Amino acid sequence: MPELPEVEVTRLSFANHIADAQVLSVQMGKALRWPLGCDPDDLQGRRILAVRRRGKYLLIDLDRGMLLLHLGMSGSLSFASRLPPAGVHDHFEMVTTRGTLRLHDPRRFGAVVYADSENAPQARKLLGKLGMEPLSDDFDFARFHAGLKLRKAAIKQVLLAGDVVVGVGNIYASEALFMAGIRPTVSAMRVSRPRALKLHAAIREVLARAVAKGGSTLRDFSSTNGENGYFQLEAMVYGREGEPCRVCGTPIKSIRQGQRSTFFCPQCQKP
DNA sequence: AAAAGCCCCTGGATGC
DNA sequence: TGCATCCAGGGGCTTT
Repeated sequence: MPELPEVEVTRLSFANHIADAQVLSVQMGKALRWPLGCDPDDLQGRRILAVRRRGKYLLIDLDRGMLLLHLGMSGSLSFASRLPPAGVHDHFEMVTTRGTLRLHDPRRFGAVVYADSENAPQARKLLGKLGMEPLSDDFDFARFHAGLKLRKAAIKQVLLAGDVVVGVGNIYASEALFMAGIRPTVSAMRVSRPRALKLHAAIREVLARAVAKGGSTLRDFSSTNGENGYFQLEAMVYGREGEPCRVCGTPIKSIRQGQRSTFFCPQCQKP
């Protein structure tokens, strides 16, 4: 379920609690997307320094090496001093001196991968081509616009690809394009400067608002799994095929782009 | 180099 | 009730 805001809310929910903890044990089955890449027992005794985020990856820094964790399509994390017994869809568990971190992921598109450092091949393969972080100062408009200029593909696809800007998933891509008044099928290189400017702002706004909403519901971190943030935001277009546009009343359209659905208002979003 | 498809999975909703 | 079909927040990999 996680796009950038959900991943960030998840991170905020346990990063401070797990920092400085020492790893007591790690267990991982073979069900996730890739093998861990090291002997789980080798992680025993290492100290957790921090939890960062890059795109939709969580980076758990250890005093030696790091873990890259992805929630895939259906992953969620829990962290608590005591957790209920593990179920069939719990595929990764790390017991620490400050609590246990557990990954629950029915569809198993998620991953936990060990890397010696951010420059190690395992990390570079996953992080190397990622674009700008939309919520950081790194998200420079000139670079964003220049990135779009190089791409002939549909703007929605370019946003989703994550090599210009990261973290914009299927829901927020449709929402941001609505906010900016841009038809999702328009070639990225044909998005004018003024419209690119609007889109740049819209991406920041829609993601930041979602983080704020999700974050504000945060209380008991042990129960947080990132789902809280989603539908608190009323979608303007996502999942609203046939329903009236909240701005102009025109029925929302749904199309397929690269085997994913896209929603837009044919009136408010001009080609 | 970039774009388009394929595929990895399970579970819930829908339809007959 | 039972069973088939379709769809779902991602993204790496292979093929054009």
